[in-house]
Amino acid sequence: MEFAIRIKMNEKLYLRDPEQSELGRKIVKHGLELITKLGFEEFTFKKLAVSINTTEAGIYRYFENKHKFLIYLIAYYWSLIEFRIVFSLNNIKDPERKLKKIIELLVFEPAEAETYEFVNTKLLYELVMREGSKAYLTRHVGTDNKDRLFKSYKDLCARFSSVISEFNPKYKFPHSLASTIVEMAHAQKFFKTNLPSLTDFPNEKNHNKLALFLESLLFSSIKTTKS
Amino acid sequence: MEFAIRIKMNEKLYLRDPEQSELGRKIVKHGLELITKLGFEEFTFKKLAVSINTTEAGIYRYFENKHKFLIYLIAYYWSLIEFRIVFSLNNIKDPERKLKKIIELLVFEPAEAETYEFVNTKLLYELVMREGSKAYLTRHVGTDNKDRLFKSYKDLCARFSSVISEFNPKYKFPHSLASTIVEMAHAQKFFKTNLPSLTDFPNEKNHNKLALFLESLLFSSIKTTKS
DNA sequence: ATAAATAGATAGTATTACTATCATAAAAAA
DNA sequence: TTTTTTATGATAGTAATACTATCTATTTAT
Repeated sequence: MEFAIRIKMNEKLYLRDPEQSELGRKIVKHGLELITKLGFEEFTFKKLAVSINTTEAGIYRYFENKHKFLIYLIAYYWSLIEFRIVFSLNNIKDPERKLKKIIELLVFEPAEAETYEFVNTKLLYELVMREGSKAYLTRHVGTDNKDRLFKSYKDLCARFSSVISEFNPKYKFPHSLASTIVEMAHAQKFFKTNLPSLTDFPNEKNHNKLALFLESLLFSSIKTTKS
Repeated sequence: MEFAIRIKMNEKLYLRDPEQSELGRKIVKHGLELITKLGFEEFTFKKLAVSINTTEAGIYRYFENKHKFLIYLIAYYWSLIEFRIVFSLNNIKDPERKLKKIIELLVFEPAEAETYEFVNTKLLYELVMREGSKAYLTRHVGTDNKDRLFKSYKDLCARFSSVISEFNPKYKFPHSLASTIVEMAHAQKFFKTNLPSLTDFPNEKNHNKLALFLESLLFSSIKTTKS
């Protein structure tokens, strides 16, 4: 059996749907590669155009500017993660197991080769870790938010939050706790490699310790207020 | 009695010490105002130069580029907060009270008029909330970190972390917990105004709820593992 | 076969992120 | 006091960025 889910992106994220054409898919695929290679600040549409043998104007037909392009990629990532969560939680009844599964999926770093549709999920993960918060840390968060550009991120947090409330309906801060865990899944990973003194994770390859930390953060919060 | 503490900044943060001259202080004061007004991306040295009637070249004599300038301002903020923490904890013995005090100081938003030396602390707070993580989310974190540009931030987290360990020596993740709380003090505040569905704080003026959330996060973690 | 949509090629512009040079004024050293 | 240093101002220049516009060739749908 083989199947592919298609992630439906908000139309305000692009000018022309990049999934519908060869050029569009090339822009997304190589754009992701180039951003993760250069970093968002150094990334330009010109450099991307050169790397895929098209013109700057060609890319501008798909994306308004590089910031929208970043939001597009990040929204794609969160949709993917949310889908995985929905899929994985499907047969689980116990909210505790659900929550552990969510953390596992958040912390899980895809293998090198893993490619979903036309994007490399490992690179997407890197991107979200290094550039994720730049999507909303702008002066135009308000309008971007009205345009529902952050919907996939907010949906994910809402879903997480509802499982928290399922576990413990009395807990007062399910949304903040969810967004805290989601943010920290990436921030602590970034710290681990770049500012290690901010973490307690010695330089090991896997993320077991990070997952343990997030679990302890989550469960001690929602268990203490339970009774 | 009147006194002023002087925050000693890392020399790699600037080319010429801005505190030592009228122009330097003007750059810092008005630069802070302009960044918070325009946002970091829209802020340029040219615009700052015009606003204080000097030239671009004049500003480049003090700061290598606008990113270093951002780091300078943010480092200044964290030093200030650390100083306040040291000062406030001075006579407190009980680690629980110490930790509550730290959270209070992290969450506390300065009043409009409050100005420390030549910088407006309210604007600094805004800056750290909106642009804080851009200081380290770059390709050159590594070298910047080697140059000790993030020392004040790391010192603050280390101090926080040591109080956590004082409260509960058995707790496994004091550093990660400290950096989580510090990050979230600002991120949740940002979410509250800009992406409110990610939080549980209805639009009220003060930050009591945020402080409560952070306290619950902190204490439930370190109390559950205590015995 | 014709019309419409897509992509390529080229050009142009205001702004950004700098670097360099020279003159002058003020402060510090001789 | 004179000299020297240092800080600032004024001006110029450059490569790159972030776009917009236009025109042509090529596919694709009708």
